[in-house]
Amino acid sequence: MSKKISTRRARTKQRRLSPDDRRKEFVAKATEFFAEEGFGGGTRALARRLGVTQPLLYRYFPSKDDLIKEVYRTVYLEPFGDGWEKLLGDRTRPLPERLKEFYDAYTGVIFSRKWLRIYFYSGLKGLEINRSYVGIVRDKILSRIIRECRHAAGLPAQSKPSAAELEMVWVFHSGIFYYGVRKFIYEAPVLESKEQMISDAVDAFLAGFASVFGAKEEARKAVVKETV
Amino acid sequence: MSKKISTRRARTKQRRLSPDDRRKEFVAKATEFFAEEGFGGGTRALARRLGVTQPLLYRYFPSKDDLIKEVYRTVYLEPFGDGWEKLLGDRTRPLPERLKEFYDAYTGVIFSRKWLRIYFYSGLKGLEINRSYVGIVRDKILSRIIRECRHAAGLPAQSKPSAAELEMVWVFHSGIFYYGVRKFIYEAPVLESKEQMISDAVDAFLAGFASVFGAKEEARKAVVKETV
DNA sequence: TTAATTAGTGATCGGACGATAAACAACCGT
DNA sequence: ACGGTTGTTTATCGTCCGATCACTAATTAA
Repeated sequence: MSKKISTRRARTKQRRLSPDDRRKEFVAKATEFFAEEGFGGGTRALARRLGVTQPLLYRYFPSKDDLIKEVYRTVYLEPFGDGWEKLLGDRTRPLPERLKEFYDAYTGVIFSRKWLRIYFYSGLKGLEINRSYVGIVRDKILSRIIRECRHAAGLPAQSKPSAAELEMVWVFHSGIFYYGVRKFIYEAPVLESKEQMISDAVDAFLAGFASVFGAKEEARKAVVKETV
Repeated sequence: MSKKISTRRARTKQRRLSPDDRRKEFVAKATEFFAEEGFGGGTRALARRLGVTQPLLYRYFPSKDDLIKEVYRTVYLEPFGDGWEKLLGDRTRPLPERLKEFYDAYTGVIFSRKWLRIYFYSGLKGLEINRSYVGIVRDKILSRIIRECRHAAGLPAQSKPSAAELEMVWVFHSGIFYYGVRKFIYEAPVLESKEQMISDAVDAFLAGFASVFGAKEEARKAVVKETV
């Protein structure tokens, strides 16, 4: 049980990976481990899963907290490329198509047991990185979606989305997001076809957005202004 | 620091509550404690917050786990009255009004830091009680909403909602739910008026539901059946 | 081959944890 | 006033945790 043959370099009796690869392997496996056990999981259990002894972790990471910070980094920084903003803003294609393609891609990255659990564990800790992630989603994705919706609905372009618009897009976005939560965290039965879920959600959202903000929006805004 | 005057029975120097009240007080305070610290929080810190010593907890609860189970029960069983089903099904009132009133009431119960955090901590543990809660929401609330939507849209009544309908209502429901998560767990800025958020979400949902399932639904169902 | 360097292990420390037992203090019926 | 009952504390046990140190084994450079 204590002797394992090396995965690579099979000729030597003892395994020996390059320091950098070893580090990355540790972080990757630690991510899976903490996703399952939570960040209260012990370093001994983690080391056992890595096939090494516990003190070795402290050669690669000064403390458990530092290891956890690296886990955060890999999880949170993994998904965001800049391709998504361009995709959403490509007005040569119809908006429903862009939204569906974006959410197919976005959920393809974040809909996994690992990602979602780490996300919630860190969220419950109230970590800075979690809040900044929420801010990025709002500024890079949701604001862009609103701009495109306004354009598609023939509404005048505004630099800043209104709070009500932003909230509505949050509700839409969160609804899709929670499909993954139900599937991978609650392990509840969900509609088999993620694509259909997204497609329906996008269609319903666009119809709803037009219905709420299309005609009466200007009137309501005026009313709100009067009351202030 | 170790001597506190009794909250009731002020004439005696030492506090002494009835055993049942004491128990309830412990469970209530423990709920707040675990909501903040997670269930990994220590019994010593909990006892300190209660103003008693740690072994006393073990006179009222056989183990920490039993205490936690009582916390679950109070949190999960607190909200559900049967008034909500009746409210949703009251066809003498317009559906948007019913939905808005229901979600105002429902979120009035679950939108608190305490409730939401306990909910997610137990969800991440994969507890039975959490899954059964999700099942209750689906069967008692979402199914009912679908029935009312079908009726309001003039669609034929069906005994069971389709998977796609159910999913769409889940997305709607989750969108509203996540408003509370953003506010109380991420502590992110949200639209000040919860009522407006709900109102917009309901209006958008109903417009979207009609648009997706209103006219073309029968046609799409036929297509799906052909491909199966 | 050998010396220096690096990767990995065994043993262990102080502290926090859940839980228990025995001593003590407050209450109640008599 | 008193003795039994019950609520509460003090002291402690065994275990697990994060972290450190001294040591061995593997690798590299000369």
